[in-house]
Amino acid sequence: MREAMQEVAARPAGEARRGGAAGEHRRDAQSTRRLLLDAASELFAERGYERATVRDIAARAGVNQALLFRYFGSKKALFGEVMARGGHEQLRSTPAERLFDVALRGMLAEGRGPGADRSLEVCLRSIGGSDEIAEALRGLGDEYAEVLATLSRAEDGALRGDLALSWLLGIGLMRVVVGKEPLASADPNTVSRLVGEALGSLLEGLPKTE
Amino acid sequence: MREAMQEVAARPAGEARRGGAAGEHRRDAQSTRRLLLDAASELFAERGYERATVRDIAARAGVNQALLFRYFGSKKALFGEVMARGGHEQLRSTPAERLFDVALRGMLAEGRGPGADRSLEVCLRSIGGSDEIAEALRGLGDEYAEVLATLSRAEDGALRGDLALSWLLGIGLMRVVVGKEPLASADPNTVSRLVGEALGSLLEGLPKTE
DNA sequence: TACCGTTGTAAGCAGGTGCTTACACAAGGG
DNA sequence: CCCTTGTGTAAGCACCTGCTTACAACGGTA
Repeated sequence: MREAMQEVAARPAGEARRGGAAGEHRRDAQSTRRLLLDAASELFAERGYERATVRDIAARAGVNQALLFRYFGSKKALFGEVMARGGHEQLRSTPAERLFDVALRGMLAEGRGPGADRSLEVCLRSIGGSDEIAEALRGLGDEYAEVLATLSRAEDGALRGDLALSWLLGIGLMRVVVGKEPLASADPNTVSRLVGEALGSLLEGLPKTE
Repeated sequence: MREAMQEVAARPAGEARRGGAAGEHRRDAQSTRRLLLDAASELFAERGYERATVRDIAARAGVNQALLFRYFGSKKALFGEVMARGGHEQLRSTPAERLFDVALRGMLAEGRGPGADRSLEVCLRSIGGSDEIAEALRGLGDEYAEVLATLSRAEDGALRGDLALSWLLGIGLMRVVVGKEPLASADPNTVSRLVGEALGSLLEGLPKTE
């Protein structure tokens, strides 16, 4: 009763794995590793950690699921690599005072390219999972909050950073995961403006009018 | 490898189900129903919908798990009854302009009695679950957001209400579920004050200094 | 006492999960 | 050629899940 169970099952030999354009290799560990990593990244973002099964990940990669365990050892380790891979570029390449708006708009945009950073989305959809997952997610949260904390000169800057991050994730939660209207269909510019104005009193380091 | 698997298994006959003080009944459908409802309420709040198994719920109630299905039909129906039971009193008994602060403090308080309203916590921990669950949770969210929307006279009041609710849930997410520091240990009064000040520009109907 | 509906129990079913194992190819070197 | 090594595959294992079923024990009634 799942949406796409096994449609890749009966295939003669590795002839067309995914897209089929540039790849077309037949026995290449590096490439299959990346295929698995990409598929896992997508599925974790779409369904969260628990609901993305290793069978689905392997099927989307067009690869036997046993290879997933050969190359990554366990589902948790694969999750770790996914989170470590694309997670932190946005964090490093964005100046602190723009981070909130960039992250917010990243979550508000729907049609995103295959390389987009969906780490926050993965976090939101995986919250209910095991405690180890929650711990892994706390790591990413710490990095974001640390940067946001620098935007306040108050002595409780860290707490203010946490609160800003909480809002960011809460908005993503309601919009992307829950699909609450009218937030889910709201214009990103409007949301960004409303939130930015309200956050002004919390983080005085934010730009005035975004 | 779970925390408490079966410790109630080998018991002669229903002699001491839970607490043992007032109950002490032996064959009472109404009472076992409530035992199951209470246990489910606790476990859903602690672990979310998916991770709270019917076996664990029945074990905590000190009841055979088959009775769960006799009295409720399915796990989802039990979840529905739990959400419907204690969910909306807070919503109805609290004036709109105080709702945000009351709900926020309810989530910030840790030592809460057995009758406390943990509906929002249940929501947060169950987000990753099936789509039906997400839909059920959207219902509760709608009710909260609807009330919060009345606090703004702007034409996009509904969106502002959604944003306020998003912050509320985001804070609960980071504090209760993720355990992000320093937010997790922060003084509720401090949190309430910071958030209240920032929200002033979003919902002008909020009390000035809380 | 004999009966019978209600309540409680143990065992099991079908299906899904992460993960493992035994084996079929391909390619390269001796 | 055979043998080894790396890659891909199918089948299965052990366990957990929600849920069902066949049966035992209780308690009131006739």
